[in-house]
Amino acid sequence: MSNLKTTPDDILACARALVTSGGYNSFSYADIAEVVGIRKASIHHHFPSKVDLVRTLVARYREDAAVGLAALEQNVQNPLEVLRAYADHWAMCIEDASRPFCVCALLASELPTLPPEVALEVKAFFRFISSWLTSIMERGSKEGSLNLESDPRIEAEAFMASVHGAMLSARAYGTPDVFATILAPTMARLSPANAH
Amino acid sequence: MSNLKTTPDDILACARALVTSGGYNSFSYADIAEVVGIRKASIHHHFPSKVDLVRTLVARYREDAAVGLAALEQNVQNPLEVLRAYADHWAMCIEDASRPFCVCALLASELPTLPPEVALEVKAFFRFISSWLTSIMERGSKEGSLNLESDPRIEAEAFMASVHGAMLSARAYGTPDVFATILAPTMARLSPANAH
DNA sequence: CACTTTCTACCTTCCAGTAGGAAGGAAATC
DNA sequence: GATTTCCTTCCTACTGGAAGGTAGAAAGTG
Repeated sequence: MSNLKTTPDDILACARALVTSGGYNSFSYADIAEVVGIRKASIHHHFPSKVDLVRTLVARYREDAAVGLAALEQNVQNPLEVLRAYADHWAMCIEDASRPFCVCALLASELPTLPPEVALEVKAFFRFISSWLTSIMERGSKEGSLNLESDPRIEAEAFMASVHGAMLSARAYGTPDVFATILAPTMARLSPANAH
Repeated sequence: MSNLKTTPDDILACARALVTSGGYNSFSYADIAEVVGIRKASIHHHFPSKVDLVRTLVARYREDAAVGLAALEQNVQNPLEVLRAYADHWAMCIEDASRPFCVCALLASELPTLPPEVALEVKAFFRFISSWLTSIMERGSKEGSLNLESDPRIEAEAFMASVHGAMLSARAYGTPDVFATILAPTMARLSPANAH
């Protein structure tokens, strides 16, 4: 097994943790250097500027998400269960506190002050998740495995907003389980058992 | 009419605009000084430290919200209409781009890296809005003017999460109207006309 | 006069980023 | 097999600027 983490990977992982905890402006190259065990200048060798670093980070975050969501759709057929797995994924991340927040949800709040290159990547992530959720909603609607009350596209946006808002609340209250509590009514409503 | 804004008020207003656009770490005293037309050191006279400034800002933000929400409840009796007015308030703020984001929703995303004093105020704001929304939900549930599918407390949390998430999406897409679009299904579901 | 407000000037610390050299490995050349 | 060359990585040392904050004097106000 190839456990060999390269230095750029270590830097990106560390940067992701720092971004998720406080956003773009809350960390410095010095912070990363201390955690990774390397000098500041060495980070500049791998990522010439902070913009390069975070742009790469967000782009890779989106790629990883694409792979993960594709795998999820392979393993789980029922659209309702796919959405549940998606929500559960975040619930577990929040409880683990290892990846307690969606990188892009956090960066989106800072969008007006973000460097343009990073802002573009963040916006692309939103469009990606939105279109993926829309496709799930459409499939569920056709199959009858999802109980939609609105257009699939709107349901997808509303679902994403609930997930992001629930992340915020979980962070504000400091109690991870409110995430699942907030999502529960949404999941219940989407279940065809509750169709009216 | 007393249009006379005091200097501390100007500073707070400017700080609020800067916080809503990029969070705690995205602005400096120098930024405020430039906008208000004052020197950096003069700001320190009114707010000795940045923590003092933002703590005061959030505390006053909550007081203003308390006054505004109390007035809203005076003017509008129907709980459903209260919620609609609450959502419309944010929709207008987002379209005006003057106050395009809830200060505390934004600061909540930075909570782990926020100075403790500020973090406390932000958490207090969440509890305040949550309990206010809960009281509205309870009243609407008793009166039959709101169609709740879950516990009023949970409905309140879910509603707040939707609002916050919709703010994020509106910012990410750069199209303010998606806020109203996302909230529409939630509002429709709460209407007693849609009871099942 | 006392008090508040604002100013200039300065401090320390941190920031992103740069210059240039040392260490190491991998070929390619002798 | 030893030496030279090249490239990657990481280092020390530094720069210019911006950060939050301070000291103390000047200007305004009751």
